[in-house]
Formats: sequence, C-alpha cells, structure tokens
Amino acid sequence: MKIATWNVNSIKARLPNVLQWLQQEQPDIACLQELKCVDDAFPVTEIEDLGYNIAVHGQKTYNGVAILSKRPFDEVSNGLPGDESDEQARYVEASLSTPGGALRVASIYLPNGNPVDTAKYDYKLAWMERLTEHAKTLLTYEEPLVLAGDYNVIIDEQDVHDPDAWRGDALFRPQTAERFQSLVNLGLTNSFKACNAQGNLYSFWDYQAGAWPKDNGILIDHLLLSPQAADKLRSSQIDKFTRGWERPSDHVPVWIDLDMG
DNA sequence: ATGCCGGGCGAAGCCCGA
Repeated sequence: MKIATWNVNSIKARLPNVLQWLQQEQPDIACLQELKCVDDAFPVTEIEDLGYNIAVHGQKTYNGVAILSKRPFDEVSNGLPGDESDEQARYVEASLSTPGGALRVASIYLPNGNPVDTAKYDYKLAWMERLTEHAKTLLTYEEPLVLAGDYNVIIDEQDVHDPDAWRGDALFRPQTAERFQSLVNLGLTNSFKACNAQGNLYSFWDYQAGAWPKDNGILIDHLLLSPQAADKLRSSQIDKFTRGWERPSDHVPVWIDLDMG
C-alpha cells in the first residue's frame, strides 16, 4: 500500500500536476498540504473521478490539508487537539480498514516558524508540543499509524545542501530539532531515513535563485510511523521528477510502501 | 538573499511561504 505526502502549494494552481501524478503513480493514500482554499473550493469531482475518497480541512488563502484514499474512511477528524483557539487548518486525521487491519493516517502542515524572534516561532514550538501530546495518545491504540506531512524541520546536515545558510532558521535551529526528537522518541520511525541512509536527497527546492537546477534543496517532508506501521515498511522514495514539471510545487511527493496485506 | 519566485486576493501591490 503506497502512502504519500505532498505540499502542493495551492490545490487550485496545482490541480493539473496533482491529477497527472495521481494517475501516474497511483498512491493508495495521499496526504496533501497547503491547499490554500476553503472546503467548498476543493476540486472534489476531478479527484473523485480518479477513484479517491476525500477528507478536507480547508482554510481561505492559507494552510489547508487533505487526505485522499482509494479505500473509504471509517472516521475523520479535523484539527490538532490541544488548543481550541487555534484556527489554522494544519491537521486532518483519518482511520480506514485494509486487508491487513486498521490503519490511521494524519496529514500534517507544521508551522514554518520564521522569523524566529516573533510569535510565529513560539507558535511552531507550541504546535510541535501539541503534536507530540496527541501522538502519545494515538500510540496507545497500538495500531499502524502514519504521521505524514510537511514538518518544516530539517533533521540533520545530511538533509540540507548548505547547512551554514540555514543554521539560525526556524527549520534548523536546535530548539526545533529538540522538539522533533521528542516526538520521534515516543517510538516513531522516520520511514525515509530508515530506508535511505545516504544524504542529500531533498523534498523542497526554493523557486528562487536557481535552487532547483543547482540541487540546492532541503528534506522537510516526512512520514513518521508507529511500531506497528514500521513493521510493515517495505520502502520509501521521493518523486523528485514532479519538480521538473510545468508550474511545479516547490515541494515534491515523498512516499512509503507498507505491507498492509 | 530577512524573498531574487510563486500563489492568494483582487485588480496594484502587499502578505505569505522556507
């Protein structure tokens, strides 16, 4: 079972690319981020026509996350628990049944956090702590769980073309790495890292300054697995080719293959 | 490059992303 995550940077602007990719790569589940649209503006028909069920948690102009699944959802919940006052649409979670049993998937758009001397960075750190608390709860279910998304976290120097240029950035500072490590330390497996030991493989290239032709990228899109999901992990890859398409997102899909029977 | 591109909003130019 192929499960992917992709920050599409506007589902409206990216619809042709997303449809092409879905048809070509046939993911069973696709977690999308940065839809930049309200629920009613999501292109439901075009995606349903390719055989997907859709769970959308949208927002006007900013953020917005979705899960597409060839199998129907059993349950869907919008928003990350832990702060009722948080109105940013950055988390949607769904459970579904597979031949190999129950599976739970979340589509995550973790806050960027820049500039670091502002409330935006505090929000990022607080959001990461909320995510860790919620993950603790989900792990008590002892079922296959995939926390997939744009984490806006550069985990180590292997994952950035120019580490010194990113040193003080919200994506790469020690406090960010510590929070991410606390999440992983709950017992989660970083699937791409588990399958690919070599570095300099990226999921984001800035639109500016020739970042893409120079391969000046960062790896910030991750799929974290519960032990029950990690046991079923076969492989993980990056669909780098979509960055070379017309009107690309600045992110590309990262996916895993899970043996769900 | 603390925004050089790209998208939203909305109809010019600002806000935002990483």
